[in-house]
Amino acid sequence: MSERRPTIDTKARILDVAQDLIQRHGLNAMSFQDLSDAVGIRKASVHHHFASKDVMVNALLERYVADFDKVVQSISTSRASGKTKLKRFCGLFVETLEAGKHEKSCLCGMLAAEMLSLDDEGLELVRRFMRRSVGHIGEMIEAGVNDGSLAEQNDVAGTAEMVLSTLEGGLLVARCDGGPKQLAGVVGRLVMLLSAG
Amino acid sequence: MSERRPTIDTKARILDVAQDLIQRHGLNAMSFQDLSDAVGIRKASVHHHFASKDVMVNALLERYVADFDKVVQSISTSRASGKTKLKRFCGLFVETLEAGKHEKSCLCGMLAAEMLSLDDEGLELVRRFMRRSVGHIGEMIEAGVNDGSLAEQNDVAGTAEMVLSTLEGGLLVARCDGGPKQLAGVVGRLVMLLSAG
DNA sequence: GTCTATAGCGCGATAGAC
DNA sequence: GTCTATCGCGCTATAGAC
Repeated sequence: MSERRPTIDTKARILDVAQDLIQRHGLNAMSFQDLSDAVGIRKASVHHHFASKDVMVNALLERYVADFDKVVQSISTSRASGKTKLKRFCGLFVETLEAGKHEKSCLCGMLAAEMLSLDDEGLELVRRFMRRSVGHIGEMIEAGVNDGSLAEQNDVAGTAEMVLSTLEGGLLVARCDGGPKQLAGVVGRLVMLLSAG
Repeated sequence: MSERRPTIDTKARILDVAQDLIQRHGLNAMSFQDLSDAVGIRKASVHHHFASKDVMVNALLERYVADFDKVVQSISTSRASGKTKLKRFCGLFVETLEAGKHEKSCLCGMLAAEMLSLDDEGLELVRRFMRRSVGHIGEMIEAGVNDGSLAEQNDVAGTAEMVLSTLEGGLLVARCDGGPKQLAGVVGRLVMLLSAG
């Protein structure tokens, strides 16, 4: 493996901590003081990297949407069936709930709930995540229809919106009560309903 | 109708405003100052009715869960088919998104996102809402299976969890991007997938 | 039950030294 | 790039008069 630098990029470390805190506590329950405590620098140093909270969360959203896109691309371009791709996509949501990941929510799901606390740019980025996710899901469903693993759909985009809704809501509900096993069950049932045969 | 009192119960008016603010902005974006401004009394007077924010939100949750139960009972005890009951239940979620209702979210959906900001009692009340909702949905699905309007389900409780997830997530996603028409479409598709035939 | 006044704290943000 | 120090504000909550 590559040599490890003694200190990795501070900006990235701040975003890492911010993402974790927002996914668990929400944007309005997270402060620059929390960031500075977790990263190990002073509050003013956080402000050196991100002039304001809006700037910080928008940078985080840019990174998150780009990262998510990359992961989804690796699923989309695999040789698996459409149904398997859809299952893997859903698995990304189930994973965040697992114990080792601190029972986190979806970053954009959390920020969608707190959307009135975002500026215009942040809101647009959350909307972009939603639209891209619906697009990705729609492509996987079409692949599944074509390879025979999923049932015919008269409105693929509408079905994709339903799948994203179930994933975001499943995360929200199961994190509060039910846990990862419940979410896995919900996802399994959803995929079953969309399956061929 | 009954005579109107010049000033209705202040406690109830505070809860009305709190519910509206939390459904739109979230718990952590709402302050006692916001409440006092909207109700037209001073901040200290709000504290006279509710000693702390936790006490206030828990009282709100008690009222909300009870109100929701009443509305659901009126749906459950009607002579409609199970499918129609389920549609009406889903309609409660679609309604909150409509323009006249200020594009609100579900109170317990919002508080589920911010669950780490609740005390033990508040968290338990949100969980109670989720469990009761799953219970209500399950009863409607069973009614629908028995009267032939909905398809047979091998795990009614699991399906009910999926329906609640889709409703909560549909509200979250559509409020952020898509609007009430998208949510209505998602709900229609969900009911269609569960229908007989 | 509502008010004025204030305590005590944490927040986002800035200035300026090193 | 990190630090100390501070500003100005809003927050939850309380004390005590009317």
